[in-house]
Parts: sequence; structure tokens; C-alpha cells
Amino acid sequence: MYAGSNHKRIIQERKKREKGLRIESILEAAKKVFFSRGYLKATMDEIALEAEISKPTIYQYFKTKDDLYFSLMLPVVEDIGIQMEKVEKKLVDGKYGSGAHLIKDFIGASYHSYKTAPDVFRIVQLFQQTGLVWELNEKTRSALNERGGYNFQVGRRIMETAIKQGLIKKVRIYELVDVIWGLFVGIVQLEDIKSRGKQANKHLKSTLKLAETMIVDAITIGER
Amino acid sequence: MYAGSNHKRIIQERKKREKGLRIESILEAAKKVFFSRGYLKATMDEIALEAEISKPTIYQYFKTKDDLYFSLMLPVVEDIGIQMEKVEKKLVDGKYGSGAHLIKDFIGASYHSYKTAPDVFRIVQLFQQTGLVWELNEKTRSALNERGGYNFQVGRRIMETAIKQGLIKKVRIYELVDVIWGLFVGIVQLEDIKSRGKQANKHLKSTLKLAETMIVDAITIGER
DNA sequence: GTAGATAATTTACCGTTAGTACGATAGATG
DNA sequence: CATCTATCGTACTAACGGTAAATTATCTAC
Repeated sequence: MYAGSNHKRIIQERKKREKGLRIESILEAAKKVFFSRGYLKATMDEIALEAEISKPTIYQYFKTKDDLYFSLMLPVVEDIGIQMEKVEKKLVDGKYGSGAHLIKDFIGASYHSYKTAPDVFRIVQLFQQTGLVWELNEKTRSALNERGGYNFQVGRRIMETAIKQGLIKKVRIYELVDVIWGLFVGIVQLEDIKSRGKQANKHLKSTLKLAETMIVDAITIGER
Repeated sequence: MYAGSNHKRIIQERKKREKGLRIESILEAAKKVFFSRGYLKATMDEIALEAEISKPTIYQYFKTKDDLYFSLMLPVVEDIGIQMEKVEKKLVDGKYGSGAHLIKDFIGASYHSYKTAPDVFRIVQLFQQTGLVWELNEKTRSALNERGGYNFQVGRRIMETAIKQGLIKKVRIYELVDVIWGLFVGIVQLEDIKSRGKQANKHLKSTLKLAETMIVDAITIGER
């Protein structure tokens, strides 16, 4: 018994790895199908086919169609948080010389996530409409809520610090973060609708740019 | 022949009226069911029951479930346009003394429509999330597109005039209208999600208020 | 190496629902 | 009366989300 009791553990770990890979491949297939067909027209059978497995296998890993759909979101939400944390770090390290620069990075954090997965990004709020939120896998739901809520917390901390550092005017941080986030999501959606069927939305960037300028004009100090 | 050839016409008109009423009652029933159950869980049978007619009769007037759903949007989109036209009239009549006042009314125009039908307002989102191949009645689709596009036109005209009148700074009007509209929708959606399950969203008003202030700060002239 | 247990996967199925076909009915019209 | 129109009831199809039960692959213990 050269391997001893390790053998068992090692095999278990391999299985775990394989399980992760399977989940990964399902997510990949789901992404493809969901975003080419749209949520409603995407079928679980087609996703299964794309992942080269049978439908019930999907249900082994994801409780419902919603669950699968929402699972796609989590990495994006997490990414936004990571980007924001970077901004926060830079801020507490005193590396922002102006509020304008901070705001630019702050919006850039969301833009970064949007760019890496524009399809996923648009999905955030669909479920509120369809009223299916309540059938989510508990794990998925709480993960989403926690990360989402956490991101807003970070956002508020950033603005709080920025005010303390005198980078931006003294405004209500809770509302401020909501305004910026709402602005971003709203514009992305809007330009998305407008550019449907046409080539990539050339207006998105210029509109976001204007939004940024306006925020800067409104809440930064001095430079006007 | 006391009524002459009018008789025919009068009867036709009555029929048209009745047809309108039927459509109205279907829409009313649809609204009730859609917004209590959510789009996916609402069934055409239930809507038919609510409207006290049979299911095939609904399909006489609405091509698909989607079509019925989106038909609910139209009045809201139209209302927004009407509110905006009021603002435009007031503006060309030279009744705005400050840019701040104008912006307030401009946002208020959308808010008005939102307040009268918050549920319907959320549909905009669904429209874009899933919007690929909705099998909308051609009439419904073009009506929606036309009215939507028209509203943006009015918005741009307003901003153009406001610039000419020296009420606001010279910014790119196309992007400006998009920013304001995106901001509004984004915030409404956000607060909507946040307040789900809780009491009415008390944050919406204060967040919108801040957004308004920020826009005013950013684009109006003088008062700072 | 093989029997038996365990986990992963598939086949075959269920229940529900959007949408339709069709014949019956009722009322207005001429 | 004959016709036309709108609606109804019914019964059906096709598609889809989801599941129970059978099947296969994999591992463990001897």
C-alpha cells in the first residue's frame, strides 16, 4: 500500500475536479444558447445537446432553468466587485489626485465587467419581471444577493472615503452610488435596444462619456 | 328612408366601438393577470377567464401572448410623449426661467407616467432582455417603435431649444437625452429590485432627487 | 479478477400551456 | 328566410420544463 489512505482522497479530488469541469461545460453551453436564443426561447434540451449530455444531467447540477441562467451571472457580479475593490485600494492609498479621475475609474469598473461579458450583463434584472426569482436555488440566490449587496457597500465606502479626502462634494452616498449604478445600467440597456439589429452600438461610449462628465461636473470640487 | 345611407355607417361605427371595448376589456384582464402572476406564470386561459371570454377570442385580437403583453406598453409610452409635449410647449412659450426648472419638469414627465402605471413601466426591460424574435403583431411593433422614437425626438427638440434659450450649457443633445432617460429608467429599476418584498420604495424619490440635482449642476448655467 | 455498492447518466415519460381547427350558436343584416 | 359575423366550446397538437426509473460506468472490498 504505497499510497495508503491517500488513494481514496486523491480519487475523490479527481471526481470533484471532473464535476467542476462538467459544470463548467454546462455553463458554457448555456451561455451560448441563452444568448443566441434569448431566455424564453432557449430550451433545456438544446443546452443539453450543446453540452453533449442529456437533459436530466443538467438537472443534477442546476435545480431549474432559472437557476442555470442566474448562475451565469454570478461571475460577472463578482468581477464588478473585484474591479471596485481595486479602485477602493487605489483610493485609500491616496493615489487619486482628483475626483474626476476617481469617477472615471469607478464607472470604468462596471464598464470593464460589461465589456468582458456584455451578454451576461444585460440579464441582471430579467427575473424580477418574470416573477421566477423565488424558485432559485437557495445557494445561488444568497450568493447573488450577498455579492450584489457587497458591491454596493464597497461603492458606498469608496464615496465616503472620497468625501473625506475632499475629492468630491458632500452628498448622500447611498443615493449617489445608486444614481451612478442606475445610470450605467440604464444607458447600457438603452443603447442596447437602440442598436438592436444594427452594428455594434457606437453611441454607448459617447453617451457614457457624457454621463461621466456630468457626474464629475456635479459632484467634484473646484475644477469648473 | 329617414336615415338614408347613414344607417350602415352608424352601425359600423357602433361595431367598431364594441370591438374597441372588447380589446379594452382584454387588456384590462391581461394587465391584472400579468402583473399578479408575472409574465411566465400568467396563462392565456386565465386571462380569458378574467375577461369572461374564451381563449380563441383573445387570439382574434392579439397574435400571440407577447403581443398582448406588449400592447400594455403602448399607452404608457404615449403618455410619456404627451407629458413631454407639454414641457416642450411650456418651453417654446418662454415660461422657463431657469434650466433647473426645465430639468425638473423633464424628469417629472417620465415620473408621471411611471407613477400612473409602475407595473407597465417594467416591461421596457423585458422588451430588451428577450427582445430578439418576439412575434409581435406588426401593428404593435411599429406603433411601439414609432412612439418610442418620437419621444426621443421631442426630448432632443426640448434640449435644443433650451440651449438656444441659454437655459442649459451647450452639450450634445443626442447623448444628453439618452443619459437622462437611461438614468431615470436605471434608477427606477434599481430601486424596484431593492425594494422587492419590502414596503414601497422609499429610496426612489430621494435617489431621483439627487439625480435631478446632479443633472442640474452639470448642465445648467450660472447658479452654482 | 469479480461481486456488490455507489454515483453518474440516460431513456422514457408526465403535466402544463401556447396556439389552432372546427363545428355550433346567436344575433344582426338584407 | 338566407347570410354574414363574432363568439363559444371543445378537443387537439406541439413544445417544453421537469422527474422517476432504468441503465451504465466507476469504485471498493475481498
